[in-house]
Amino acid sequence: MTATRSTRQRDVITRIMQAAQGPLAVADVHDRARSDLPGLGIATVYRTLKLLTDQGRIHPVTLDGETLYETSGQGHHHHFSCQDCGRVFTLHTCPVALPSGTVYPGGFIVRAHEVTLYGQCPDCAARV
Amino acid sequence: MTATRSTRQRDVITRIMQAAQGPLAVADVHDRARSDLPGLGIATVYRTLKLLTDQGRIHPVTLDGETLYETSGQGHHHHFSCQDCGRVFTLHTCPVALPSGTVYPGGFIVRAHEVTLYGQCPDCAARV
DNA sequence: CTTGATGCAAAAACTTTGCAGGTCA
DNA sequence: TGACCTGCAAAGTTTTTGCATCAAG
Repeated sequence: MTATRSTRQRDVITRIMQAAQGPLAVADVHDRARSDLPGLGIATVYRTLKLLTDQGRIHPVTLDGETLYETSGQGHHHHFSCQDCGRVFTLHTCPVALPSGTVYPGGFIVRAHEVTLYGQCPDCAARV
Repeated sequence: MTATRSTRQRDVITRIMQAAQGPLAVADVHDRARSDLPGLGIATVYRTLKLLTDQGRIHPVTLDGETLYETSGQGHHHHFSCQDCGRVFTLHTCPVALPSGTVYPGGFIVRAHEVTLYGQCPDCAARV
C-alpha cells in the first residue's frame, strides 16, 4: 500500500498554488517557496507539481512556449497575458459561445476551446 | 554589409513551410526536408526557422507545450487541434469579437487574442 | 576568391531519475 | 522503525553555439 505524505515542502507549494492569482511557472513556484524553505531543491518542485497534477489539484497550461501551472476547479476560464509586465491573469468571463458539439465551418466538431487575450493589465495601464 | 544567401536547404525548408496546411513542429520540418536533403542537420532547421521568423516570413505558435511554426500573412486566423489524430488545422473563421482597444471586465485592455479549438477533425469524424 | 551557410559535435537550458540520508506517521 | 520524501548530482531532452569545411555569388 502506498501512502502520500504531508511534508513541509508539499504544504508550502500547495499553499502557493492556491494563493496564486494566475498560473505560475516552475521557477516562480521555486522562488516563492524558497522564502519559506531556503534549501528547497528544484527537483522537489517538479515532483510536487507533478504529484498535484496527477491528483487533479492543479494542471499545466502553456503560454508563449512556457509551461505554467494553475489550480483546477476554477471552472471555465481564460487567460490574459500582459504585454508590458509579462504577468498572466485569470479571466472568468468567456468571449466565445461554442457549446461542446458545435460544428465549426469546415466540419470541425468542437469539444473545447482555449482563449488567450494579450494587452495591458490594469496595473500597467495605471502606471502610465 | 551582410548578405543572406539562397541555399538548397533554405529553399527546401521555405517551400515546406509554404506548402503546409497548418503549423509544423521542428521535427516535422526536419523529417519532410530530409526527403529531398537526406543529410540535413537539425541545427540548420533551427537556424533557418529562426531566420525566417526574424524576416517575418513565419512565426511560432505554441500548442499543448509544443512550439510549431506557420507562415505569416495568413491574416487573422485560429487553430483547431484534433484530439484523435493530433493534427493542427488553420481556421479562417473567428469566433470572438474583440477589436483592439476593447476593455475587458477587470480593466484589461485587449490588443490581440488567440483562440484554439479542440475536438474532432472532419477526417476523423468520417472514419467512424 | 571572399564570406556566409552547413554539418557535426560540444555546450547550454530545462526536466527527470537514481541514491543515500532525513522525516513523517 | 519502516516507508516515503528530499536534496544533490547524474542522465535525458531539446535548442543553441563553435568550428572547420563547403559553396553561393
